[in-house]
Formats: sequence, C-alpha cells, structure tokens
Amino acid sequence: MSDQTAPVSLEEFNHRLAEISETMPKRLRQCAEYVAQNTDRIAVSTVAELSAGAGVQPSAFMRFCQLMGFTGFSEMQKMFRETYAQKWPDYTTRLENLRATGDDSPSALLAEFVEAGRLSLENLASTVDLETLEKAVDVLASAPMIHVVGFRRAFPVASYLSYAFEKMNIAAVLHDGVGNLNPRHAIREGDVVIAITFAPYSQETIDLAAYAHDLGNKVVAISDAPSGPMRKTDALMLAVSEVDVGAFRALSATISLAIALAVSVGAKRDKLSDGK
Amino acid sequence: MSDQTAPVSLEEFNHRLAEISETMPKRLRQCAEYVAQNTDRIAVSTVAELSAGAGVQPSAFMRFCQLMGFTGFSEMQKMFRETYAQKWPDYTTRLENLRATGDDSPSALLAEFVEAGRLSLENLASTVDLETLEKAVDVLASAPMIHVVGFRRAFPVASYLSYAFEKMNIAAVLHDGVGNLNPRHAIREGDVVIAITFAPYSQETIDLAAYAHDLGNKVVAISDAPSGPMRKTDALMLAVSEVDVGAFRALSATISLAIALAVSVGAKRDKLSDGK
DNA sequence: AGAAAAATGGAATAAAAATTCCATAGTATG
DNA sequence: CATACTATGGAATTTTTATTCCATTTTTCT
Repeated sequence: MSDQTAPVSLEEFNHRLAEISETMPKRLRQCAEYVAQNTDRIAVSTVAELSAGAGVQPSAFMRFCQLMGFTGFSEMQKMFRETYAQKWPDYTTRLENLRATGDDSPSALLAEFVEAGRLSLENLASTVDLETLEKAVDVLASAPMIHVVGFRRAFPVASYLSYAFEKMNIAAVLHDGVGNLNPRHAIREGDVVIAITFAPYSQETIDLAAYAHDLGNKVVAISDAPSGPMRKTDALMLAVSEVDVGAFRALSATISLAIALAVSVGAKRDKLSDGK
Repeated sequence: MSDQTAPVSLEEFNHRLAEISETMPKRLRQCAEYVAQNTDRIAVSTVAELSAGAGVQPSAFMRFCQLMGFTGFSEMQKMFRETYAQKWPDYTTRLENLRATGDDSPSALLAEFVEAGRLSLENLASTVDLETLEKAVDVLASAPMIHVVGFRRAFPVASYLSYAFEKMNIAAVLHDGVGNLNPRHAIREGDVVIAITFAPYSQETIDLAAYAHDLGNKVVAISDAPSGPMRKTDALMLAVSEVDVGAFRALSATISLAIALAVSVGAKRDKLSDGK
C-alpha cells in the first residue's frame, strides 16, 4: 500500500494513477484503465457498477482504491464528489461560453471548429450520394488490392483509410510520396484506387488516378465537388462539402465518410467470404 | 400528489418545480428552494446532506421528492445521475443489431459515424480544459521548432497538424517513423513536442515524449485520458474523449482540437511578431 | 518441479443510506 | 372553541452499498 497519503485533487489522482498503474497486477490494472477512461463516473456510481464496468469483482476494485492511497471506495468517491462540477449546460450554452472568451482566443477558435465540424457532418448525410457509396463499397470489396492516394490536406484522410484497412486485414497500400518514388507500377489489373483531393487539387493525385483509369482500373474519389478534375477518370465520386473556418477545415465529415467507407468494405468482405 | 409522471429531464424537472413550489407548505418549500439553488449537488449527495442543507428533516425531503413525481429520493437522484453522464450509445451492440437485421448497409454505417462524430464534438466543448489549451498555445507559439509525433490511429492527426503548421510557415517536423530512423537528436533546446496517442498507447510516441521531457523540453499531449502514460512527462494534457463505433472512431473531435490548436498558435505568433 | 508469495473471486458481514410509520404540533373550518 | 385535517419531527425498519475475510488459483522464485 505504498504511502498512505490519499490524493486530494484530480491532478494528484491522475498523477498517482499513471505512476502506479504500470506495476499493478492484471485485475487491478483493469480497474486503473477503466477509471482512467471513466473518471467522471466515479462520483455518481457504486462500486458494483464500476467494478462491473471494469470487468472485475467488487473486492478487486476495493483493493484498487486502497492502492491509490484511500482507505476505501467511499473515501475516493468523496474526493470526486467534492470536486464535482456541473458540466451539463447543454451544447449550445457551452459553445457560447467558449466563444465568449474573446475573439481569437484558443477557446473561441475551438468553438468555431467544433461548430464547423458539426455543420459539415450534418451536411454530409445529404450531400453524399448513397448509391455511389454502395457501388464504391462493392468495387472495393472485391478488389485484390486497394491503393490509397492523397496529399497535403487530404493526406490525413488517406492515412486513416490505410490504417483502417490494415486493421481489418485488407490489402491496401498508401501512396505517400516518400522519397518521391512513383510506384505506379504497383497497380495491377483489378486493383482499385481511392483518390482523395480537394481544391486546389494536387496534380500527383490526379495523375495517379488518371493513370489507373487508363489502365482500365476502377477509381473511387473523395473530393469536394463532383465536377472537379477527377471527373475525367470516371471515378465513383463521393462529394463532401466541408465547412471552412478561415483557411482551414476540420475534416470531420471527410474522415467520417472515409471510415464509414472502410468499415463497410470490411463488412462486405466478411459477408462475401462467409457466403463461400 | 398531482400527477404521477416523474420528470425525465432537467427541463421537465425545473418546470414542475416552478409549477408546484408555490402551493407547498413551509418545509417542503424550503426543500424546493434549496434544490433550485443547488440542483447540481443532487447527483452526488445523500438525503441526509440535502435535507440538512435545506434545514429540514430527511422525511420532509422525502415527501418533497414524492411531490415532484418520483417514488422517492433514489429515483430522483437516478434521473440526475443519468442526465449527468449522458450515456453514450453503445455502438458495438448497435452495430450488432444492424447486422442482425441485415441493415449494415454503407448508409447505415455512415449514419452511425456521423452521429458518433457529432456527439464527440459536442462533448469536446465541455471536456477540454481551456486553461491547459491556452498554456499549450503559449508554449507552442514561442517554440523555435515543433516536433509532432503520433502513430497508427493518431497519425492522421499528427500529419494534419504538420500540414497546418507548414501552411502557416511555422517550423515543425513530423516524426513519422519512415525508414525506422529515430531522429530524436533533432530535438534541441527550447523545442516543443506535440505527442498524440490513444489507448493502446504506442510506445514510440511515449518514448519520444519522455526523451524530450528528460532533456528539459516541454511536451504537449493529445490523448484520451488525463492519466494515461503521458502523465509522467509532465505534459500539458489535452484530453479528448471520442465516441467509438465498433473498433473505430471517427476522430472528429480530435482533429478539430488539433486544428484549433494549430491555428491558435499561428494567430499567437502573428500577434507576437506584430508587437515587435 | 515444488514451495512460497501474491492475486483473485465470492460469500459473509458491517455500515450507511433510504424509506416508512406514527405520535405530536399546527392550522383551518364550522 | 372544538373538530377535522394537514404538516412535521424523529425514531424504527428496510434496502442498498461498502468492506472484510478466507478458500482457491495463479504466479514467482528457487
């Protein structure tokens, strides 16, 4: 039970948690992890609820509290209840509070991006063509290999797509332009290219998509306007209109679309292979 | 006991409170007044505490709860606890349901990700610690060089940050692990590291942050729990809780936070150089 | 591989909290 | 001013929740 001084603030609590969670046995670490992720529930839950959430016995959770320096759960909860501050004025009020902090303060900016992201997401549902999305999923689900390309602003989207495909064991390569290599010859028959680009469109992306198209490969495009330069590649065009804040955009809608696309492809593949 | 329908939301509760508090006898009105003034403590207090606060007997407080339409104090408290930790939908089971009903169409998935993104964004407005955010902006604004690190799921965020910094002519390098090089020696005095990582935390990211911290450099962390492993690096911790959909998350909130951070740093730098 | 130590699960117990009940005080009504 | 009705305080009871204890399993060290 290390030392006996119980944390008296959230700061101290977090600090101690980080400090000792490494050296804990399995069950107690589960507690630590759950608590780290759900700190806000401690004040309003019972040991039974929390231990169930962490997947351990109440007694284990009890020991965890003691390791943290408290005499028991009650004392730990007391700390959280005392520092409990209401944070539930609704979203609109919170946003106003953020904005009210001064025009170009970080929090005001954050509020702008949050709001822009929310608007973009709301638009997404209405701007994406669902039929095209389904076609894109079909095409990608049966591709032997998926090539993902996107630079600059689109690169985060491209890399997240690759990450998702990798996690689902779907063959995909990210054309990231490292070393200025141009591995276009990796594109083989049947492969599908996902090209992501926004105005001002990056030439490399367009080139790669065009190259693939000329070879007879299918192209799925994620872009901001259906009439952009990807048009020429006969791509399955998924158009996202993202709301800008100044010169930047939050990418919320684009990333959401991308991940939904990836997961759909994963689900479809599962279905196809089950069917066999 | 007017009607028997218990309020299920804060609005309903307040409405009813205003409605009936006029016609209450003395002690019960005391309860009403105290509750109106200390609504936020209901979730974390006992009848004994609340009744003492209102200056009445526990049994009186009990009767007050019943007048409000609840069967007792416990039910009333339950409402407040649930409202506080507004339960995030459990997307894992929701997705299973979708799959069970055969409706795991791309559009259904997209809708889930959009919804998850929206929730995450709304939450962001209340979970980010504004003070820390401002400190992080200050620190970054005066850094001669910013090192951005984040792998796997966090890599899109890291790359978007780098992109934003580059666009604003701010010196920043992305530690992307290409070639398994470990350019930690690029970190010089005064440089600041932005480390982005989510559970399960990637060791490389933590290592780099720890290395920088040992050298006496400041670290800004974007992570999912304030008590994660980054704690040890004394980092300025920006915690984002993102809603998962199955095994994936839409990253909407994280990206929004990141871009707001970047743009704020840019604005701050402009201000600093104008002042000279 | 075997002994010692640590960790775990689950039931038993203790503590705390909610809820009910009732005797008494207060108030309105005829 | 008596009577019926309502409100109140406080103790008794029930329910819920926290905590401890110990037999069993797992890990560690020799």
